[in-house]
Amino acid sequence: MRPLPRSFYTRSTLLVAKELLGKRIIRTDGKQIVSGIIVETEAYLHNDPASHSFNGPTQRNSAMFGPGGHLYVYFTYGMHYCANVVTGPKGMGEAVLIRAVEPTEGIEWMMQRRFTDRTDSTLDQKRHIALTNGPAKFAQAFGLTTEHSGLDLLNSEIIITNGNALARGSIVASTRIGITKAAEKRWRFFVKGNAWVSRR
DNA sequence: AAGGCGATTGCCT
DNA sequence: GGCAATCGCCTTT
Repeated sequence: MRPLPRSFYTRSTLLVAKELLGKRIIRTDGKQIVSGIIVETEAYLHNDPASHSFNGPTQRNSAMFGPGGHLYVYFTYGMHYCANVVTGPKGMGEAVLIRAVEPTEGIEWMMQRRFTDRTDSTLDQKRHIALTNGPAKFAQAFGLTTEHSGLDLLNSEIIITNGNALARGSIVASTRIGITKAAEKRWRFFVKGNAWVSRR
């Protein structure tokens, strides 16, 4: 599968946040391949008090100000990473947080990274969902850290391709999770009924 | 140089 | 449902 073109990403961030649902994100790292279908996203805009870019470029958020189609990964709460897709033209400072994916390939690798009790190789329904049903869980399952921030989604070990076509009416919009500023904006989008969505 | 805090998660009650 | 864990970044002295 070919990576989505640059033109996919350099459009309206709210549009890209919705259209990323159903797409496939793939990390190919040496012998490892892990992939999943994106089922939950959040948009962060340039004039958005909840966005890391709101106060302008800094060392931490610099990838957000690059051209669309790159990755922005940040570290938070002293222990978690979260991964974003940069959107819009260079200098814009907008991105889409990937909040959840449905695992499709490399589940064994995801289990190794996510679960400390690695001797327990069982994967019941609960553990299966817990692999990637949250932004930091997804980042951990895929092994994404700040070292991957700035990677080009058109030409790197991480790409996004066409995935599943979504049925009409299957996208739900809601308020974003875990923020205090601009909390009323309904800029979170998810696939209705998907088991990997972090919250209902 | 110091302090507050966060786009979260998992464990405990 | 409540809360601790844990630390880099940014703002303020």
